[in-house]
Amino acid sequence: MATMSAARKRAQAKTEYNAFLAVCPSRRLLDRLSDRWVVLVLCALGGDGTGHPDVATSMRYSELARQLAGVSQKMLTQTLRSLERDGLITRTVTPTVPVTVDYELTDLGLSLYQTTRQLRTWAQDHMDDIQEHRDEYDAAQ
Amino acid sequence: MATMSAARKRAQAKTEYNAFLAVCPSRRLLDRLSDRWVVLVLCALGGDGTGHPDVATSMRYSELARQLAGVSQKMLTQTLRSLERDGLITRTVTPTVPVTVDYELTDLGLSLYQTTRQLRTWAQDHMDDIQEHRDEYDAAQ
DNA sequence: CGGAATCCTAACCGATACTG
DNA sequence: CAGTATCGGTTAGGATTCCG
Repeated sequence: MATMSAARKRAQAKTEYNAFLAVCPSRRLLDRLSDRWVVLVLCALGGDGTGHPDVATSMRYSELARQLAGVSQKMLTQTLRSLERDGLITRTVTPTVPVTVDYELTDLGLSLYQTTRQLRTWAQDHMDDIQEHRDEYDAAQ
Repeated sequence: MATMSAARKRAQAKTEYNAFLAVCPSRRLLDRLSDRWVVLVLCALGGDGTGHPDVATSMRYSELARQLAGVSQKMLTQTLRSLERDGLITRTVTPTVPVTVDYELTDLGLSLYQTTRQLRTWAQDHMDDIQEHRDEYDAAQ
């Protein structure tokens, strides 16, 4: 097959990646995405918790640190770097004194946010359900 | 408010849980769900990779171990136990010789699978995209 | 303010051996 | 087959200090 449309190539690539395989790049990507801080950072930048979800907001480093209660500087910076490297967020430095740094979702990041948002919502919506099952399970032991 | 319908209580509970708060139970739940093996086990039991997604299949321990390439016995067992405890999967022991153990998604697990499946699909669909951004980022350093 | 660099320990997790 | 139990290495990740 000499010529192949971009859409066709994409479709084939999809079938070639398989996250179940330990050696597949998509598996390593999935491992990175399956990270508590990645999920929470995307949710924060997606607008969760602001009262205006789905309106991608630009947030400063300190705002993120405040919203993600309990995150250390190290983990926050590390997570932000990896998300920037993967093209999921942009990092904008404004040379004020002191310096101001803003983070914002890219279109790619926004598309992933649609899923991470569901994950957070699911956890909050089914917390009671889960707790009941845990109590029941523990009582049976 | 002396009386409150179950639905009303549930609605209020939802607004009370906030996964951004370190002390919130839903935060710890989200942390547990943001785990590579949790995501992959749910995807496997949901039917991903069988060619018949969305048809929740019952799978034996050894089938799971085979499909989740690279998982150790310890992590697989540990993950399955926690999912069973949370009411996301059922564990069925058939007293053959040797014993046969089957795992299957509950309705609750199936509802979460709808999201973990998206996560896996997203990773596979955007792997090329991500890799391009990484190359670009690394080249700029 | 928004980091980088260092140190250090707690946990995760794999490997191995053993069991019903 | 489907685990459990134990040990040990690796690493995630927190606390602290310093910097542009």
